[in-house]
Amino acid sequence: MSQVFKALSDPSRRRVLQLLRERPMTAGELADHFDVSKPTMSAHFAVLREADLVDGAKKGTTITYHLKMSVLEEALLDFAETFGLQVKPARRSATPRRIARREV
Amino acid sequence: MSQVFKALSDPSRRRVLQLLRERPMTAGELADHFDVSKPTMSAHFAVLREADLVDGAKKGTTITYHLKMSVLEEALLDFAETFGLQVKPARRSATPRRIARREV
DNA sequence: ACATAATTTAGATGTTTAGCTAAATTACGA
DNA sequence: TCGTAATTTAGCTAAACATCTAAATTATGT
Repeated sequence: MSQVFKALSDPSRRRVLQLLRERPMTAGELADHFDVSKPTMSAHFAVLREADLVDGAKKGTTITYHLKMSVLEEALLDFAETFGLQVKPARRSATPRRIARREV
Repeated sequence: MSQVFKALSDPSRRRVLQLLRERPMTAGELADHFDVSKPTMSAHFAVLREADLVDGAKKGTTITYHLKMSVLEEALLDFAETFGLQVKPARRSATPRRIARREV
């Protein structure tokens, strides 16, 4: 849990998670959204991986990261619970553009 | 928001918040729950103060800290919102002394 | 005014972090 | 096999962090 919060304590890393919310993206695609060097982004990815908030699928020369939403939810939930707060899925409006054609 | 998550990334600090959930406590009382030195705890309090998660009322020679629950809630809420999650007050089971009167 | 209690500040040390550039790794395609 | 692309590892620096002991601060009670 500490690692999740540590991961979330950096704005770039929160933004990465945000971006991954829309769709999985490669390390390079993600890095393009930021002003820092790729090695720096790579380190951020490592922190997110250690917190188990993302996982990366290597395919050829690229690595596609995807958000482990359930892990994020669970961490928030576990923490919030100890404060008498409830966390749960809410409105669906944050991925509205296209109907997801998900793999079956 | 980064400061809130940073504050939450340390187990001792989370525990402090937890303790303050039950009732306000003085720095000394809080420190007695931990194995580290008082100056160390004082530094933890400072981090929590900077995140605006607690505030300390000086009375005579003691400082009584209390949890700013609404700030914690708000931070969690703002963050969760960007992930399509909802945070809200839940069951009252952690402060069970009185029966909750659920407002409609 | 003094001793005591509660807390923080100062100053030191070792560890972690975020950032950089340069180099290594790995896979692909010609 | 060679060159290129994508990503990470290595090695560095500077700043931040967690921790300690010792000292300073502030208020209280006698």
